[in-house]
Amino acid sequence: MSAKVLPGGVDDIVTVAPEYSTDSGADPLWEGVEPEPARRLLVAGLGLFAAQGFHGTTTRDIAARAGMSPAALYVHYRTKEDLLFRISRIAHEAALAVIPPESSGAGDPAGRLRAAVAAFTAWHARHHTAARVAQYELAALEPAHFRAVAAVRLAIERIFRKMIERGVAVGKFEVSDTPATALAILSLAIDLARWYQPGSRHSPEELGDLYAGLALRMVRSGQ
Amino acid sequence: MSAKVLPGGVDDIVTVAPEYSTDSGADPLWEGVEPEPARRLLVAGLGLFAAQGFHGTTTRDIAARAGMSPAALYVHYRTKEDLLFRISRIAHEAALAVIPPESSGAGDPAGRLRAAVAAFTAWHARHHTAARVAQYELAALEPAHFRAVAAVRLAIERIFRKMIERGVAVGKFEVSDTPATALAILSLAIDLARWYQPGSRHSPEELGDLYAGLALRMVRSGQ
DNA sequence: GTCTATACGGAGATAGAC
DNA sequence: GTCTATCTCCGTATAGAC
Repeated sequence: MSAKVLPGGVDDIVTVAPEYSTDSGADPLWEGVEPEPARRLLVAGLGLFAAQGFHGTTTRDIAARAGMSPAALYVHYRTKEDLLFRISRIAHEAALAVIPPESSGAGDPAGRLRAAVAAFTAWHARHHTAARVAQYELAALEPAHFRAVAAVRLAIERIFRKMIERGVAVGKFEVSDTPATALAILSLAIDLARWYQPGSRHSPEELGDLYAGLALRMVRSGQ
Repeated sequence: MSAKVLPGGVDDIVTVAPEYSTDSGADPLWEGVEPEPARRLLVAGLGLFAAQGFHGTTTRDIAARAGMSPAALYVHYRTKEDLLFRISRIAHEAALAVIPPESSGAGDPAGRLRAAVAAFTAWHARHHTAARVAQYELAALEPAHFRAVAAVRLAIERIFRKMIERGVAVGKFEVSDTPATALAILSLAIDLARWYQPGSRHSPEELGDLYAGLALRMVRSGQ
């Protein structure tokens, strides 16, 4: 639970402890995972994958944390990798879904970028455990599963790039390199999965507002 | 070598492929690792840890890639974790060393921040393989080893925070939250370890300049 | 310092009873 | 659907010859 932090100011993050604090017992994110034992296994795997990585986690660990025997996992999932894939796909789709659609009223490029960055950032903080698995365990997915989540990742990337392109096109943003700036803004949010812990100084919403402000500065929008 | 990218524009990163391209055969970063077989093992481990993670890599993999028998590893390293620690420590210390010292002439806060971000970013792109292991395999370090690298991480974090504090103190920067802004700037560079590939559109130096510009905008410095 | 051979435990996954 | 028991292979690490 507690982050391993060196003696230092309370502001020192020291950027990720060996033990990783997990959340999400009854996260609505996993509501759709049925039946309940399957969900329990998934949430157990989620926490362990986030803390120790996919390869650092055994099926026995997962089953034990879910309060079941090792064999029970294979009733609900074909393989350990299949369990990872379910987590990764749900997380990716949820992260995509949280971005306000283009048609969401905000015709103003700055307003739209602000809303998107705030929402995407807050999601990554709130769901830092799921985000961590989604972002850092891609290499453990088998090829077909990787392709499925890569499609979602590409969609996210394009949405942010388009948002910046629009702002540039109408003269509201001023950037030297649109794709690179889009990636940089994504990096801000995604990197939360690496360092964010529930005990952090800011709530997910505060971080969303904060990073939205930084993103607007990056595209040199006064708003 | 080639990133697994979905059909799409050439700009699409799709953010990290299952196969991770490694670099560093004769990287000066590892010059100090002696004797030569120890270095070969270390570089082999580096590439595999970056691609598959520490737990996804076997000592047999490492030895084979170094052209040696599995037992040879234990002549040069106490354990597999010890090999990881050597990599992580060297990488952390090199990343710290690349940041221009406070006394480096640039009395101007904006100039100093620009130089630091450019150097730190370029380092993370150029040494993306080592950076990846350093950033994402911390949880595999045993406690004493973790503490050793955490001390370096803390030093880096403080340097960036101090730089921003100075600029704010003399009225050159305008930020709403100094520690959070420092972390955000670090995130830009660190996240390169996740997505950067040698085939990327920009050289490490170009990315350094680009991100330095973004960082200055984040602290609202015109320069 | 490097090898071959191997000890020993742990890993993913399955069989078959209840 | 869950369990206990187990198969089989693989992983880290060591022994001992050269």
